[in-house]
Amino acid sequence: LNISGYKNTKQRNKIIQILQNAKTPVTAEEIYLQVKKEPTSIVLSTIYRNMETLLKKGIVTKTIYSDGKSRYELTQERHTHRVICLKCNKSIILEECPIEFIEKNLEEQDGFEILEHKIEIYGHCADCKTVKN
Amino acid sequence: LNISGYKNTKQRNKIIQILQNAKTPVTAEEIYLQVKKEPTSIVLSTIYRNMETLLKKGIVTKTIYSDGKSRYELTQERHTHRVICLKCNKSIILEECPIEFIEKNLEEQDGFEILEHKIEIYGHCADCKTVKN
DNA sequence: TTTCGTGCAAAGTGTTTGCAGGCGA
DNA sequence: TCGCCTGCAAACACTTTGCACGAAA
Repeated sequence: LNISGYKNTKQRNKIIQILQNAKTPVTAEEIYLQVKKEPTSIVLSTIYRNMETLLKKGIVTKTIYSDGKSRYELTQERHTHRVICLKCNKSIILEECPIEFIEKNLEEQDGFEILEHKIEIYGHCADCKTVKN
Repeated sequence: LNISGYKNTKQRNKIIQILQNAKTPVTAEEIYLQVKKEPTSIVLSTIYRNMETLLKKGIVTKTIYSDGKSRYELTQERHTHRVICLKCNKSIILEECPIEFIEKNLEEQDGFEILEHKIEIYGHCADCKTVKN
């Protein structure tokens, strides 16, 4: 999992382990709180720096949610899209990717070179739908 | 344009005017810089507060871009999707909206209530494609 | 040993808030 | 007049950076 010139530290491995267990993208702070209890605590700046490193290596993917916080997840084999609950931020993975239809036109007609795309659908998940406020 | 219990100030009108002339969503700071030169200067906090007010009224729409900054635009009649250049942040409006296909499944199978969705496609526009770095 | 990684503290950046005075209705 | 709106300054929240020490290769 961890090759290519970078070092293999406790902190880095712990972070990757947390990302592996996460069912949904997590914030730096969520990672921080999760290790805080354990003897192996990690400082926030270390988490951010590792995220940057892992981003460069393509191991993690970063998305800024509508609350303004960056969330990180392990990069998926096939790129995915998520449906995100506005209340609890839980997410569902979308199987379909409708972008392919659009890409061709965009590249041919507008000369736009597509590098990445994000689909974010917001709403209330089944759990939160019933909760008031 | 401006009814419903709120007051009609120079600052607010100026902001709306700037949004009307903008071809692309703008940041609070961009608005600030644009009025700074003129005799009618507006402070950043006023811009943010007005954005919040206009958001509540549904007059403007806010999107957080991948640089972490919020950008504002007048709410479009029909909801739109944009293709955003990673270098200059210029954007192209997408005519198609492929989400309808997905929505039905999501609501029926997962019980997810969809409230909004964003499609953001990032890449390099025709201008920036040729520029190095 | 050399280099990269970490902790700690401080600084940055974008955004929000408290307060007193001012303008619009 | 009354209440919302503004400017100014300070506070916030998330993220980044500088520096010296510590750990991995």
